[in-house]
Amino acid sequence: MTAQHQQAWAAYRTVRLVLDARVARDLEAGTGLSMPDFDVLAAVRALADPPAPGSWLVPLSPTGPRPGARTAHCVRVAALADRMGWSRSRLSRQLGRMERRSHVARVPCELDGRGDDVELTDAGRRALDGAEPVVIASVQTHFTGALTDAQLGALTEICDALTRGPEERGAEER
Amino acid sequence: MTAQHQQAWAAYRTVRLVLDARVARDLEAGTGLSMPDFDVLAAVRALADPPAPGSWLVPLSPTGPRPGARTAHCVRVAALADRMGWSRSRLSRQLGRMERRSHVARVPCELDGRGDDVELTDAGRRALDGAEPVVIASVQTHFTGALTDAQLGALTEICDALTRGPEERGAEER
DNA sequence: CAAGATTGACACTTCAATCTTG
DNA sequence: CAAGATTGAAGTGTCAATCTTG
Repeated sequence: MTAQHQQAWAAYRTVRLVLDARVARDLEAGTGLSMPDFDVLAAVRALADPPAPGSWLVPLSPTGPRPGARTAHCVRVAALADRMGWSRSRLSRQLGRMERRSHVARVPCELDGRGDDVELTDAGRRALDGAEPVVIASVQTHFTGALTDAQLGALTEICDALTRGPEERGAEER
Repeated sequence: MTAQHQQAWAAYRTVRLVLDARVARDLEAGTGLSMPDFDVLAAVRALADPPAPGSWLVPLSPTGPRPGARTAHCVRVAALADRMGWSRSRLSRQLGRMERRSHVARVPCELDGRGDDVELTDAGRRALDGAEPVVIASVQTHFTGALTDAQLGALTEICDALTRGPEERGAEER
């Protein structure tokens, strides 16, 4: 491992340490929401009511929408977890906390009695609407505002390559 | 916020989600250590016995070593926390868990009775020695191996710019 | 009082085990 | 039995309060 490689890894780890904390801090201070709260709110709305492609503010699992997702109006917990790249357990617990705060509701799914659908409550929708500009401003301040457009393009490419992972890199071999 | 900016943010958030999980998984499977375990072991050794400059495998807080660090042979908890960019509380709890597993020991500091020094136990040293090659291999697989040298250089620059943050970007204005 | 460090309460996350329905 | 989802136990992390020593 060359010094350059070590340096890159350390730089990545450091940014991961500080950048998320800054945005989470802005969000928490401005709205009382945590990042996981915001991610779930945004993902539920996006799945229930698909936006223009490419306009997700939240992390997107490399796996596309799952086969049986039945994305229209019926947001299954597993579909949501898969789309977000979260474990079911993680999402289940997060939904529990958010249900206590009345930001989401779980209603029994009519098409499959084994589980529930997730819905935004009115309070959840309001919280999301209020949080979006805060997140956008914070990302602008701490992320996009710190980089040139060229750097943003390069970073996107780099992140995509890393996300793809070693398995999917067989042939292209660098 | 342009589509390009949103895309970059989403790509970053996704990579943060999957990359750390992959390395943590390799480390856990190969050694039974968690990433925080490894980070603390490596940071304690690095502070107690400073290595060649630039060869930190663990995240490095932008703040340099603190004034009263007394880095030689006497690793104060606060100095360790500052150097790692961790809160004292976080480090205190992590040290508690690692002390239970006998990877570190807290001994009362002779020069200042208010606190303890942290030391690696023999088991801790062995664990660190065993873990280092595992981490290096994993980073090679999931990180450096996925990128060209040019990309690694660009990424380092980008991360450094992000870490610096908006406060320290006053004059250079882009 | 100020600094070093820990603790209580709570939020977040994972793994394996569990319960329920198809 | 297989899939959807939750839960128990333990690790991880934060904030504010606390305790102790300088």
